[in-house]
Amino acid sequence: MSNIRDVARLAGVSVATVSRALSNPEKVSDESLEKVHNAIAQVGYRPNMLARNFRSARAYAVVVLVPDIANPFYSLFIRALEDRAQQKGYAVLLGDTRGTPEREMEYIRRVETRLADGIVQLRPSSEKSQNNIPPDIPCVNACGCEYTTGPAIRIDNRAAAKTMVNYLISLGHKRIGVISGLKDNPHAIDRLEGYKEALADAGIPFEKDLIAEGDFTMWSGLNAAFQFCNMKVRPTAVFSMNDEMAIGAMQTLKNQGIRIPEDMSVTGFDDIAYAKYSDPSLTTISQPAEEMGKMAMDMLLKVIEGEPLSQRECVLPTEFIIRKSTGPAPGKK
Amino acid sequence: MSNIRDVARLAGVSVATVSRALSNPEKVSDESLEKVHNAIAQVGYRPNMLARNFRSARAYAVVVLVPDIANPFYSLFIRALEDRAQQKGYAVLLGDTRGTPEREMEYIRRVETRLADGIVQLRPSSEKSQNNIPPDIPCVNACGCEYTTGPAIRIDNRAAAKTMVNYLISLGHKRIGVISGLKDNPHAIDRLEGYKEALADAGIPFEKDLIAEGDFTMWSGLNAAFQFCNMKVRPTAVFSMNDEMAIGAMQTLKNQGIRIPEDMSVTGFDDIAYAKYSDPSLTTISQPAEEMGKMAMDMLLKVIEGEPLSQRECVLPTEFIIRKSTGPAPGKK
DNA sequence: TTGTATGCGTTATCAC
DNA sequence: GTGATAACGCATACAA
Repeated sequence: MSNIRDVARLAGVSVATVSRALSNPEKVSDESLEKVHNAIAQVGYRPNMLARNFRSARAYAVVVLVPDIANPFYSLFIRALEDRAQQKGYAVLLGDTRGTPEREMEYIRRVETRLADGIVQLRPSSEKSQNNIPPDIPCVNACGCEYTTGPAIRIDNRAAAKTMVNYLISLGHKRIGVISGLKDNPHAIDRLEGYKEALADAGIPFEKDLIAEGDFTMWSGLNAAFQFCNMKVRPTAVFSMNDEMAIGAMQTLKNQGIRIPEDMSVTGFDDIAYAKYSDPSLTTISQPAEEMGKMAMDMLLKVIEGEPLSQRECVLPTEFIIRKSTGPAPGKK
Repeated sequence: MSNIRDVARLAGVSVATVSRALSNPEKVSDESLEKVHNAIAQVGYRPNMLARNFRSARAYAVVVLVPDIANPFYSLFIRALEDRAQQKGYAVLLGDTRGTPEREMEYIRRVETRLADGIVQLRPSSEKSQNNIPPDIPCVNACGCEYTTGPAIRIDNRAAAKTMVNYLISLGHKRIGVISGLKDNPHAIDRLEGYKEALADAGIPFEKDLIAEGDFTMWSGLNAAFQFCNMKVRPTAVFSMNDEMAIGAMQTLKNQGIRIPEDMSVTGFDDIAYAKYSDPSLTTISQPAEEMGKMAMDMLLKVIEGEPLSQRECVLPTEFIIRKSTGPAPGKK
């Protein structure tokens, strides 16, 4: 494997000139430049980035901490993040934590040991469940929810949820079930707030029994729906806090002979690709996953480079998408 | 930021001892070990992996080249790959190529410049579309198809497809449509072979018109299904080469008033999570994505370490899963 | 078991 | 514009 010295020798210049020819070509005469390039081509030289990174004390890599890469919302986000990183000359180290703090620590350690320059955190964290990232390491929260302290990209979960529930109310629904995430999940907390606000605005009393707890998997949605089926007075609409659970729930409802949306309306959150192809297609809230990924990367790079941020937190707009899983409350028109 | 010298000084030993204490603790006396650990704790020392990797000429990282991380089959595979990599102390650099050779080259360059030690290639490549990975760089193909030259993890696409089509034939179907991938896609080629073999075994003539070309996206499946709807004599079953296209196709068929499986059976391939929750649930072939991910990582590490491979290629079994999207051909029982 | 000394490939500082 | 050379932090061959 040839190194910079081999190139220098062959080109008849010093190593300094070769180095400059590669990183600051404008500081080198055209003549030298050509000699260097010829030599490089001749020996098939490839700069050793390990050495370069070591020397410049930069990994040119960032870690993305994601609860589960197999979740389509996250994979979309990461695709955009990676795209931007590539543009900027950075690598993305995949940090699928599978929800365990131990694995999360492993990855945080990677930046402490200089293998990465910063972190994009996708795990939502509230006051309770702090993310254990030391304050001195560059980090951007892109979990999309409130209660973060550092730089963050997020959406207004409360407002989005409220919009959705308002819509259901406008369709005549008064008894609206919720399939929530785990109780202490920040997304779930924010979205539940929005639900409550919408009810309050309409003068509908809040009923604790209408909240079914899930964990954002299809399976949990499937399960939660049974709770509604078995109620003496069923809800006429179900607000699910993500699309997967909504899809799972619709499965249960249809199996129980409940027609969607004639007997019961169902809504989701995220607008994953399958939401459009579910049966019926899902009314949902679209999060700008790709936009979020790009912005998170840009933001993190600024933090790494020490540039000032124009704003600590960036709240991106969501889009309310009406499809066929929602309709007038039974008996209404 | 403290370095190994600071630790050595504080512990009252040499840097060599500190280095050994960290990487070969068995070569250091218990006494020194304790002194070193105390010193490390005291100054909050974190080894600079950039330096270590540089020195040992190893990145302890691998690149995974994936056509699209947002595809659920791939994300499942990668999750397993990453899990295994983490266990072995390796990082996974995400290489989402979006199908472009340019981006693929970018990533190959990353290992040429020592930022990664090897590549897991998920893009299928045939004789025509070679993967342009230089022969000297460690690489494992895990695209799951034939025609690879180097180390590979794959499934028997042809046999799996044949099993599926045999099943349809056993249900009385004689006119079986295919939603294929792009014509030159190796997966598509192999699976089409299996389809043809099954037909031949049953004495059913092959009809070119029954092949609709897609590109493995839901949208293309949706589109392809129209081709069948508009035929004078419609097929009674459709063999789709992946689940996404099958889900898209079912959407079209249902919209056209075609009942599944009463009027037409539909089958998929991959068994992604949504296959179980589609309407109706999808009969499909399950690929051992996670197993493949783990094995690919293990195999690549052997190549990197220069260990001999017990077998160049490893063919993993698939599972045939019958759900509700298939039934007897119309008129049969 | 431990310490000393050298070098990994590059960039950057300085003199020329 | 160019060249000589000193770092960067660590692992390791060799000597003790």
